[in-house]
Amino acid sequence: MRVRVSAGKTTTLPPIQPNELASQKAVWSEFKYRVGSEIFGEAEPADYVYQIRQGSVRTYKLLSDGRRQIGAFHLPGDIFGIEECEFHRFTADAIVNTTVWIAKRRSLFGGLGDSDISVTNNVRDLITKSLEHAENHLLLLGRQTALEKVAAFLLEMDRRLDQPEVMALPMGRRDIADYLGLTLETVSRALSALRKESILSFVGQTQRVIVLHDRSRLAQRATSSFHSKWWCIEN
Amino acid sequence: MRVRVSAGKTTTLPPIQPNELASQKAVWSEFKYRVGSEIFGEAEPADYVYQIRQGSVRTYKLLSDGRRQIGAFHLPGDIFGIEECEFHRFTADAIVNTTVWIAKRRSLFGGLGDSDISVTNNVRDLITKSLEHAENHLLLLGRQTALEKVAAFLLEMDRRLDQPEVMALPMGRRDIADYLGLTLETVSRALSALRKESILSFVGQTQRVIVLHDRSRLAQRATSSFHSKWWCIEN
DNA sequence: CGTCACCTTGACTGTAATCAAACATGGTGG
DNA sequence: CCACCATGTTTGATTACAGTCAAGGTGACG
Repeated sequence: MRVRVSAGKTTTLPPIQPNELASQKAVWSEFKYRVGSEIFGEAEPADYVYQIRQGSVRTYKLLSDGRRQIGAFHLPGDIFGIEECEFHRFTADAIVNTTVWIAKRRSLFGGLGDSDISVTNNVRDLITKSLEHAENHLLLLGRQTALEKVAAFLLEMDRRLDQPEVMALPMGRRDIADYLGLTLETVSRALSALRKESILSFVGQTQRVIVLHDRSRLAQRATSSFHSKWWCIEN
Repeated sequence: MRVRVSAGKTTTLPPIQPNELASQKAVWSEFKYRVGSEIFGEAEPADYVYQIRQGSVRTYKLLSDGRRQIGAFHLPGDIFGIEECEFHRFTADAIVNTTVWIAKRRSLFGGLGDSDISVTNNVRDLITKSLEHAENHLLLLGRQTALEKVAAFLLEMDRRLDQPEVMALPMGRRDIADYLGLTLETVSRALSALRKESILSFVGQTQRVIVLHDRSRLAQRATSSFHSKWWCIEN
C-alpha cells in the first residue's frame, strides 16, 4: 500500500501556528488519510514535512517480532517529519481520519546554500523540541511505574489539548500502551484505578472521552506511585 | 559544589574531529574534571559546549526519590551540551578523570543574526544525531528485555570505541543499569550469562574490561532473547 | 441481529526487582 | 608489608509488578 492518500489539493495558504515555517518558499498541499492508513514508513525517503490540520498521527518503531514503541503522538497544529534525515526513522500513520498539510522538505532547508536564517532557526527549534520530548520520555520509560506512566500520559495530553473540560483521546488503549511501554491491560487497570479514586471519569459510552476531576492529585500519581497497591479491588 | 574544575587553561587550537565546529569564531579552553565531579547541573544556564579529549561523561535526569535515568554516555571526541536550550535539561558528570575542551555556545550560534550557515548546519546535524540516539533508546527502554538491553549496550560501546580487541568500559554496573532502565544486579546477571555462553569474557581483575568473542551471536541476543531462561544456572 | 473491534476484569505466571550475603579490589594508614 | 575499610561486583533467595491468558461486556456497523 504505497498510495494511501484519499484526496489531495494544492494550496498556497500558510498553515496555522506555531511558528513561521510558512515560508514564502514553501508550497503547502492538503492531504487526507483515513484511520489506520500509513503516511510514511520507516526507512523510506523523507521528502516532506507534515502539519496536522485535523486528526492525529502516531509515529513508531517496530521490532521484527512485532513489539512496537510509539515515539510520539501528533495532534492538530503539530509539525512532524522535520526531524528526519534523508530517510524516515519512524513509521507514521493516522490513528483517526486525518487532514495534513504537506510541504517539500527541500523548500525549508535546502542544501548547504540555504540562506534563510530565520527558517533555519525555526527548524532547529522544532528538532530541539522533539529531542526534549524524547529525553523526558526516556526517564518515563526507564524509571517510572505503570501508574506513574499513565498519569503522566494523561497530563501530557491534557496540557497539549489545552486543558479541555472534556478530553477526547484519539488513540485506543493499545496505542497508549505502546507509547508507555506497557500492555493494554495494564493501561486499562491503571485508568480504572484512577477512576475508582475519583481522579477522573469516563464520559458517554466510549472510554476514550475522559474528564479530569483533580489534576493536582493526578500530578502526584505521576511522580510517586504511593505504593498503595493501586491495582487492588479495595482502596 | 559549584566550582569543581581542577585546572583550566586557554587555547585557540581546534578540537579533534568529528566536524568543523572548530569555527574561526570559537575559542576553546581546556578543563579537567575528577571522577565523580559534576560538569553542569540540570536547569543551570547552558553557556558552553563541551568536547571530550580524555575520559567519559554521563548525562542523566533524576526523580525526586533518587531514581535516575542516564540519557547518554559521552566518550572521547564526543561533543555534548550543544542540544540544550537556555538551560540544561540534564546533569552531566565525569565518570572517570576527564579532560574537556569548552567553547562559548554563543560563539557557535548566536542570536538570530548568526550568518555562518555551515556552522549552523553542523549544529543541526549534531542535535539530530542526539535525537536519533534518543529515539532508538526509547525502543530499547520500552520494549526490550534485560538481556537484549545489555547486549545492545555492549554492541553500542563496541561500535563507538571502534571495535577494539579489548573494551575497557569507563562506567560501572550501576551506571549501565541506569542507562538501560534495569538494576545493577540484573546487569551483572546478564553479563554473567553472556560470559557463560562464551560470547564475552572479562580481562584482568577489574570486571570492566571485556573481550567480545562473538559479535554476531551478541547481536542475536540484542534483538531476540530466545526465551531460553538465560539466567538459569544451566545453559 | 450478528459480528467485530475495543475495553474491562479476573486468575495466574514470569521477568526483573529487592533483599541479603559473600567476595574482590584498591587505597589508606598503622 | 599487611590489616582494614569503602566501593564495586557477583550470586542466591524471595518478592512483586506487570505480563499473559482467558472470559465477558459493550458499542458500532453492516
